Amino acid sequence: MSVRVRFAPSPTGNLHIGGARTALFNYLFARHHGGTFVLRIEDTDTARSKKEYEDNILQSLKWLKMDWDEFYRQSERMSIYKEHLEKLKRDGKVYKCFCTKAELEEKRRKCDLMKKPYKYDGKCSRLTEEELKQLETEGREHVIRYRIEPGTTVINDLVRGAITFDNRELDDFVLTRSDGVPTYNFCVVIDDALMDITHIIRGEDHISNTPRQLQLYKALGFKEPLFAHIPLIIGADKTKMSKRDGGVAVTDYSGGGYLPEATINFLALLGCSYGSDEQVYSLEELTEKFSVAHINKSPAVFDMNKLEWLNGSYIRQKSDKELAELVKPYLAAKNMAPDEEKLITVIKLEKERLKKLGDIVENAGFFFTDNIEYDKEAYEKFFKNAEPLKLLGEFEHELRHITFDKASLETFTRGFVEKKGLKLKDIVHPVRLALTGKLVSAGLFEVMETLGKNTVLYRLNLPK
RNA sequence: GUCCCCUUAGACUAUUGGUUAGGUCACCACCCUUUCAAGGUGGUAGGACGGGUUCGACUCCCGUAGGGGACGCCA
Repeated sequence: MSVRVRFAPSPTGNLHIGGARTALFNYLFARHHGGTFVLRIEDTDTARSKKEYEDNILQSLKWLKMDWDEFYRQSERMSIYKEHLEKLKRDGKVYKCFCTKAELEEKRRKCDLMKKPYKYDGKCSRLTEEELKQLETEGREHVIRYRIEPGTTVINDLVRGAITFDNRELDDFVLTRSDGVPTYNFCVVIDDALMDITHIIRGEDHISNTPRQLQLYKALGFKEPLFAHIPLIIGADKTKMSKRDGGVAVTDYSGGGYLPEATINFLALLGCSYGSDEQVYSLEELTEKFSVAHINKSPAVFDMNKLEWLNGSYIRQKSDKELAELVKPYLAAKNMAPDEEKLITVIKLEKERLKKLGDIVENAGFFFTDNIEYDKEAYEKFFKNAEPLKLLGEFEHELRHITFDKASLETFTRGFVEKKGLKLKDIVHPVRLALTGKLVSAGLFEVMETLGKNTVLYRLNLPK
């Protein structure tokens, strides 16, 4: 049978970067084996699920260029779950639980006080027939719970090997809520089985759910899939990724000037290796080299440094034209709309200096506005002194007669400082400051050429 | 607290009982150089700890410590 995997996010928030990685591993596994990648929206939590989040998830996956073959929504499959619930009822595997939320809360609180682990005590599983009838005729709200079988449950995990649970650790979990809507643990099993999912690749935060689900597979007579629980991504503080770590949603990265290629490449490197020392891989290469055997067991720290390095590396690989398009929105946000030709010229100069697309504004904004903001310290140093100011004036004066291409400009400037008995840097720094407002930029003569004579002369006069 | 999982440098990883423990990011130095980048060269830095098993352990086993995850009418 061919490989079928799924990514099953719940639309209760934007697509998390860790979720994207889970999706990626599933995607790579499916494509590697020529199998099927199913996207299933797990929206059974009607209170928290929102369409906008589903949209965000879909949009994020598309941005990362992960395409799916089949699409489902659990909210559209209610009758299927109901059917299987009936079977469990007939087989006496489930029971009605009339405990109220307040009661359960109280039980939990007591356990907490006694420092004992909370587990549903199974009170309603021991209801006499009379008590049950009584509660039913009263029309009391109830949930359906699954009656855990005694014994042990073993997960044969592709990443971790055998994981054994004593079923006494498990409690009778809820299959359907009081409003009749089935819960996660119930729906996943039915869907994964009915959708013929062969391999379940998901975060290790699901390990503790797995023994419950395994019981359901058995109770419903389904064939068990293979499991691969992948390590989580953690933040620099070694706990769950949080906003402090610089972005938790995929859209934080797409909007933050990261390229999808870099993001994918980076995520693929977390907790997995690809059989060589190479670090830069395209989606195609990842697909070819991916193997669950190469997935690590320990959580991986999200290292922003490496992401930025990769992003810069992918930016440098882009054609000038592509990059120009990518960078436009960031300029537009600052009301900069340069013409194509100039943009391309600037891109050529700035390309290898960009870590994120948005850096274009900080690095090269001066090309597109005469509104120069001088670096404060540098301003004090160069423009509050008579010496450099005088030099700047003389330089500007002689510059009027020079052809504005970088070679001529360099020849001229070198001659200029030589004549004065100065070093090249003595003129370069104040001129750069006058033209760009900063102490760092692309090569000065290229900057001058790109800015053009009028602008250069104009800006050289400003500090006076 | 209980259960489950994990442990090679600051970070990501290679190593599947015999290696001078390899690569990448970050960091440092040097080269290039008008600055910054990019690029090049070199460098600092690692098997958590304690016991076994073995001729030989990073690698296998046990314990300790540390870390992570789960403990919902969330997924």
